[in-house]
Amino acid sequence: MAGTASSNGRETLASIAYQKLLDDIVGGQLQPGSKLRLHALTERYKVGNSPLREALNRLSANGMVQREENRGFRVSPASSEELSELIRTRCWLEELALRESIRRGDVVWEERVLLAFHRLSRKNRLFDEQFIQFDGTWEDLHRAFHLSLLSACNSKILLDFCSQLHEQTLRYRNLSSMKAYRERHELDEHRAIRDAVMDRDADKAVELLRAHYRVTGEIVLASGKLT
Amino acid sequence: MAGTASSNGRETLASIAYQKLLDDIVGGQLQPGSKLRLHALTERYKVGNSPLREALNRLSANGMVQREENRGFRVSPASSEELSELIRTRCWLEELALRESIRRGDVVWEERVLLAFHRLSRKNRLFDEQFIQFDGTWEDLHRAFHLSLLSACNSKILLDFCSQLHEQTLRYRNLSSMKAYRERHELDEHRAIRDAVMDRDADKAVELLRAHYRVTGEIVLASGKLT
DNA sequence: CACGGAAATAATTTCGAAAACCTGTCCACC
DNA sequence: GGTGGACAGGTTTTCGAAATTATTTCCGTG
Repeated sequence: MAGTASSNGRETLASIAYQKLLDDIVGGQLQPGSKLRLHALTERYKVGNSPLREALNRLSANGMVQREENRGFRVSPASSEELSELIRTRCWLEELALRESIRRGDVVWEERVLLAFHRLSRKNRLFDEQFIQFDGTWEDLHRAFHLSLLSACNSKILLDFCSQLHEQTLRYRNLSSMKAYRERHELDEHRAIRDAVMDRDADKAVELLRAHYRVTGEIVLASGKLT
Repeated sequence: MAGTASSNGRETLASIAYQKLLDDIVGGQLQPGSKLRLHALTERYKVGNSPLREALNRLSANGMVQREENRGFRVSPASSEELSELIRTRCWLEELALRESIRRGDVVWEERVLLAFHRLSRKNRLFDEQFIQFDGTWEDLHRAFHLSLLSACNSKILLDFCSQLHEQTLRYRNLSSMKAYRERHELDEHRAIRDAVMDRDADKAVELLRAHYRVTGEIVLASGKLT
């Protein structure tokens, strides 16, 4: 995700806690708005007080948890208003990044996109054939594909922002359980986006991408699990 | 800045440290790339180990400091490449937010812009008349003016991103000492932007805003204090 | 019965020191 | 002369407990 973390030698407890917390928040194991009591978390993740607090402070800085002075932390609440705002903003920023990528992307970029799509689709087929569940790996490949599309925009900062928005919307998707839809249609949508990108058809690619996000958003909204 | 901090009762030591650190990094008292040794900082800010670490972790999540596992923190380095990227990205995002604000802003928004400009220009005149230095207050009013322009974009997320970029570029401006230029021209530029905005002339407002940022960037680049 | 305030409880925040880690130095050895 | 491995000093990271702050409970009063 965003932030700056050069993973050098051994990983630090704070970073482990950060990753686990992020996974559990994005994965929906920790409900939106729920209180994050330090003592409970130390037992849950088997890490001490200090590393946990450091992890929570990092998360509070990129909006995954809220912090109230002297009252601790809670998972950021989820609302349909925020989801709308999230999708709207994501469409804006990714349109920007995608147009810029298409405009200045080179052959290496094209190959990155192609490869990322290939890996994702291969994983998809495995699901179809073997009826195994979507797991973390699929999400990683999915994220990698979407970021590859934008990766030639020549602004790491913008990419980080898009990455943050991806993570936030992923949380909403996981809150509603929309796995069924994804198995059915998402692969086709991704392929269409890839094709438009490879054709350097910016208008079409942007339109497909925006539709991709809008549809996803509406399904989540329609699931009725948000206030 | 970004992040989520409901300031409720008494302020926490970690938040105080966060604010002071941010001020010193943005203000240039802490040199880009310099190592942030815990012991030195505890003496400098008169706070203990833990609150300091929490502050640093927050700052690492929004890019003001870098973190290397088991090797501590350092102020994010500053380079002309990053400044270019910063300005480029800022132009993109603020164009977006400004166009959206002009499109959907209501009367209340117009009044916010007008008021913010008034306060800023009043402060400017005080400087001219009394030869006192730019201080923190001016920066606050300046930030408030720029954010007011974008404040009707209907996306708090986008506003937070713009706010982050503002802070980052402010650091670069403070690294080079470009006070002279600002006293001379910036007020006129701000007035022109305000007028274009009040006329709802999006193209003109965007062009002025982008020029405003580009010129500022070039002055900083020309100051030759970056690698 | 509602209201307000003091004590008790529970949570967060902070401190001081121990543990783990990185870095450079010195010396034996090839 | 160069290499590598143990050692020493300094730094970061983590722990356990103390200090501080919020929350609940309980009781007397209006």
